[in-house]
Amino acid sequence: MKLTESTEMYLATIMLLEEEHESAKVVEIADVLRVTKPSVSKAMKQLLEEGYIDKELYGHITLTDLGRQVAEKVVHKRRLIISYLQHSLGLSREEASRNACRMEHVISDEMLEGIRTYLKEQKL
Amino acid sequence: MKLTESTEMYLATIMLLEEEHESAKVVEIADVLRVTKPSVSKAMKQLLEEGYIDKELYGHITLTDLGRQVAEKVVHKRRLIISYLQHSLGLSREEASRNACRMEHVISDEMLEGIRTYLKEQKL
DNA sequence: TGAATGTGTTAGCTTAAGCAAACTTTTCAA
DNA sequence: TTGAAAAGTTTGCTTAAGCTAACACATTCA
Repeated sequence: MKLTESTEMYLATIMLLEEEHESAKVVEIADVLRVTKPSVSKAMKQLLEEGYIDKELYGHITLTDLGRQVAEKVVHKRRLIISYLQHSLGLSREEASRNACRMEHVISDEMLEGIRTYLKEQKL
Repeated sequence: MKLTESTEMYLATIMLLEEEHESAKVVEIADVLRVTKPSVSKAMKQLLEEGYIDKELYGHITLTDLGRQVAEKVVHKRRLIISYLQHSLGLSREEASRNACRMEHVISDEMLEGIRTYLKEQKL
């Protein structure tokens, strides 16, 4: 319900890990986000309570429909931003990625719309 | 020393208020940043201790050289981002501003460099 | 199979940032 | 000049997010 920045990061990360092997593990998430396992564990507890993920004690993590819905949105936004930064500024994919991961939590819907049309115009 | 996001916001705001009338007041800052007076008061105490501002109890607020240095950088960054968003995405000044105020704390030096050259190329 | 390694969890602490309530100081206008 | 309104402060609480230390469970390979 809250959709804080860190919530979005966790959900997006889980989704990307799911794309690799159908579920995510605490260590993997910790590794990607560069936080400790306890931090992830705690966060997962919340996401579980709030209905964003499925998981049993010591079990693997998958997104619920709700969680997937949110993650989808974040990851999509991220990808648009990455393209935008690559093409308008000529940043490398990595640099664009790094910045997109932080910008995605912060830009307005209107700006996102702007990016969408920008990319459309450059036929991308 | 820390240069957190909120520190940057306070310093930039103080600088902009100084540009209007040589010093800033707690209420003004609270008003611009949409936080309460106690929040500002507390923050000012820290900024004072850390040497970013000059101020005596119940007195007006001005930036020290150190504080100005930081604020300068933030505001400059903000202005570059505003231009970039206006020209690359066609956002209104207000919308560009809103987004820039959040992006400024989050983009890399490399991206800022990208923006600089982008603006140079469009001769702005 | 069972000891070592790896993975997950819990408990409790820390920090940053905000808020409301209550108070003090300052300012201004009658 | 004085007293009400405005401005600033202090105190103490809340929340989010991380961390470490210590422990529990799981996996795996010798």
